[in-house]
Amino acid sequence: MKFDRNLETIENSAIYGQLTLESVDFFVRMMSIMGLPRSVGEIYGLLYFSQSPLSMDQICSKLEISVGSASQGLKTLRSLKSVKSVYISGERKDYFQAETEFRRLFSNFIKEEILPHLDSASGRIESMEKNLENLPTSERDFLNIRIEKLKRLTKAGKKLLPALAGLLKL
Amino acid sequence: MKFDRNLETIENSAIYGQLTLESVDFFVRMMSIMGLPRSVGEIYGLLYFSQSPLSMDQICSKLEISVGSASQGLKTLRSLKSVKSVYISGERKDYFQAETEFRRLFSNFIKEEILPHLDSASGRIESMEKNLENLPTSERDFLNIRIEKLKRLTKAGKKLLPALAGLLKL
DNA sequence: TGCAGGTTTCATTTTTTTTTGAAATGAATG
DNA sequence: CATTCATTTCAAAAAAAAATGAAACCTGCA
Repeated sequence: MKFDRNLETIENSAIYGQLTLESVDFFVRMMSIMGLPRSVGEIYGLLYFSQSPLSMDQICSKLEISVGSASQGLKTLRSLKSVKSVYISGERKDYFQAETEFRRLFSNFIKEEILPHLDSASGRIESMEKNLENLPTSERDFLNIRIEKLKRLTKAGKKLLPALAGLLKL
Repeated sequence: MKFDRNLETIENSAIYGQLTLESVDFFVRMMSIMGLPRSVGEIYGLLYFSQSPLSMDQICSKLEISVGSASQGLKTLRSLKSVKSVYISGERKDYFQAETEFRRLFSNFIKEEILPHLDSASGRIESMEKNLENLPTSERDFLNIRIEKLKRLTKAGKKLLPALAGLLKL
């Protein structure tokens, strides 16, 4: 995996402190573990260490990413509730600020990106059980045990994962 | 995301039950959430519902994947301790069997794929703190709070994630 | 030691994901 | 209500990840 695409350019743009650079890198890695594109990590990393809210064009120019990426990335971050819009009087643009409660970020991530998969998994397991009926008894026991295991796994996942974010006492 | 690349072909190969088909799909999804390539999910899904251990060429032909993929996928699965080799007397090939304790799979996954990132994150945070010293006091307080948050996050991650697998009582 | 079956490696190709940028859409302002 | 600035969308391009398959590499055996 590559995490340092534009770092040099950003640095040279001289708007940036080393700190923002490291923040961007930090969150690019983190988001990448969560399967989110690097632009999302970049934007969050930038906002995380910014005292004042930033507009989309500021984000684009500081990170040297396209408007499309910025718009898309902000959309993702908004859906995870990890960025909020700030309205600045007399300004037409939207300004964005990082929501720094990681707990919320993770809980939304789990809710949006993981639980739907677990739900569809449940459906798939049900359909496995239906198939089982057509199979010779000799194999049934073995297969049943395996299916039961899958059931317990998805059930545990559905319980454990949402609880996980709650354990984050930061 | 696409999860159904070869399903039709596999089905038509008529070696397969619907059940294996669904197992493959189940684990392809699961592994994909964990950021692992589909071949890994396919192989595990195949082995999970197989009563007898399978050799690499059986895996290749049943899933219609290349030897390279199979070898690579099995390597990954071995490193996660979710597949074990079985030696069959008089046979030169290796045979593989699914290790069905998910707890181990997850705990190895966390240990191998997540914790290293958290460790490198700690390094990055230290370097942030060094940078802080060169910045005007006016900004220090704000930045310090943010850095502290990151510290707590990584610390919590290092504690919580390894504990997570332990909670899986299946 | 040389051979044969089996596995791994890795350069290349294919597939998938992400980014780009221009056009479409939206929204505030005069 | 037309204009202008801002944002979103989406087809095409670029980048990244995964799969392929042939060559290299083992490893046991004659």
